[in-house]
Amino acid sequence: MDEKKPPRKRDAEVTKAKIMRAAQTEFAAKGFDGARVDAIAELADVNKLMLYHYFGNKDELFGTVLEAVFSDFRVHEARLALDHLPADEAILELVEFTWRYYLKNPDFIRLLSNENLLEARHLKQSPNIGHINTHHHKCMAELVRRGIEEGTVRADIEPKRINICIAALGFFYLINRHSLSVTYACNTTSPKELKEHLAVMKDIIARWIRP
Amino acid sequence: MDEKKPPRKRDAEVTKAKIMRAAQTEFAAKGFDGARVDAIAELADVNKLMLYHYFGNKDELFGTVLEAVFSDFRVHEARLALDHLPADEAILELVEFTWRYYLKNPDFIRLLSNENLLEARHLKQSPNIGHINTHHHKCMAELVRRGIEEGTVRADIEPKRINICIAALGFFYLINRHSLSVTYACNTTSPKELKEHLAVMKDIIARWIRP
DNA sequence: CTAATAACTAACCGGTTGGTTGATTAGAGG
DNA sequence: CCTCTAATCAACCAACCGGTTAGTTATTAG
Repeated sequence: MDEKKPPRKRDAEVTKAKIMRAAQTEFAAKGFDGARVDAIAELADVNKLMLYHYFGNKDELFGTVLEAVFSDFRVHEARLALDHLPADEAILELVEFTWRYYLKNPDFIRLLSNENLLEARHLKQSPNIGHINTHHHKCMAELVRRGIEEGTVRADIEPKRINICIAALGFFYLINRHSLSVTYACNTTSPKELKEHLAVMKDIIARWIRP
Repeated sequence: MDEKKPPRKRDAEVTKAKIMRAAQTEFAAKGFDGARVDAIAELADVNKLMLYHYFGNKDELFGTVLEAVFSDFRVHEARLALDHLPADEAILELVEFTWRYYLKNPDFIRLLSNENLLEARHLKQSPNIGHINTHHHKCMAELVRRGIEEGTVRADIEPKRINICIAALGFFYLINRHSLSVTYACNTTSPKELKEHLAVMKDIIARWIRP
């Protein structure tokens, strides 16, 4: 797997990677039904057949992209060094990480939002999705356990719900910022508003988990 | 406007209503790009041209449906009798109302989620959207004002943010329940889980707004 | 009754879409 | 140098899709 890689004009891995990148961009921008296979091929600078050759069809390509993007999120989350922090502070650190990741990776929330409108039909077929999330589950469970021990976290909240609510507060704000801007006649995407929303999220979670 | 209505075989209002209902169903089920104009016409049991005759094109039809659905949400919200409740309890009543409305009207959250993936391009063109939301804004502003007076609500939270976070906690959970079920290997839509999430939302908001 | 108009219809159109065919070529192993 | 396989391509296709044309019928005002 790790042998020498002489530069090849025909390189399956490079072609696959180009298709994945182009597909991520197109799917995130236009949604599954709005995305055009021809547009992906052109953006990837690859013949359209390559896309069917390596990924089967439009659905499988979407599923592969989604899994990759989801996995990347969890990989970054797993890299956080939370052990040296008090558990309650570590949870707030997770709030901040999640928020920053969403902000830096707008494709992620758009692809996931799209997938949910499709009732997660691609994720449901992914055999890796369980493994991708194992650390995510263990991490919060351990933080809550330690937080109870340290006396800074309530014992009557399921770890799962903390994860969901952290995601909810950040994800909803960013994915719906366009209609929020219209509804509340403000610029939800200005640095000031973004900063304030992060502060609000941390405040909400902090007060919620406190015993 | 309110003259006698003899039963007509050709009735513009009935036809428009049939198209609106069919369009709401199709757009909510398939999304804007996934929805088919022919399917809407067939579901409405109406010739396709009627749809272009009364609504212009697919985009305008979507915009009209979205505005109607959004308006209905605000109309129901405005009907709540909150004046006789203490302000903090009234806010929790709003949490419960929002949750129940989302649950009863799955089309609403799907259409709105779709619209946001389209960057709210239809809502941005609606001249009525401001008027539709006026009561919504005034209602929470008044509750917070009264809550501060009654000593049950913090003075350092903008009313707008309470509305946004109430929406966030409920909307995210329901619209993303399919990927949440996969991620957390549970049935997010079971009556038990739904009931527990409502309790969690109320707990979160209650602790957040308390001085 | 009649003319004007609003409600409605069938058939059609040009461009697009996901997916395929059949052939060509570069590179690795022997 | 030769062969076999995997990588690549141009051209193509049938179904579909949003939107239109040209014309018919019901309703009603006068």
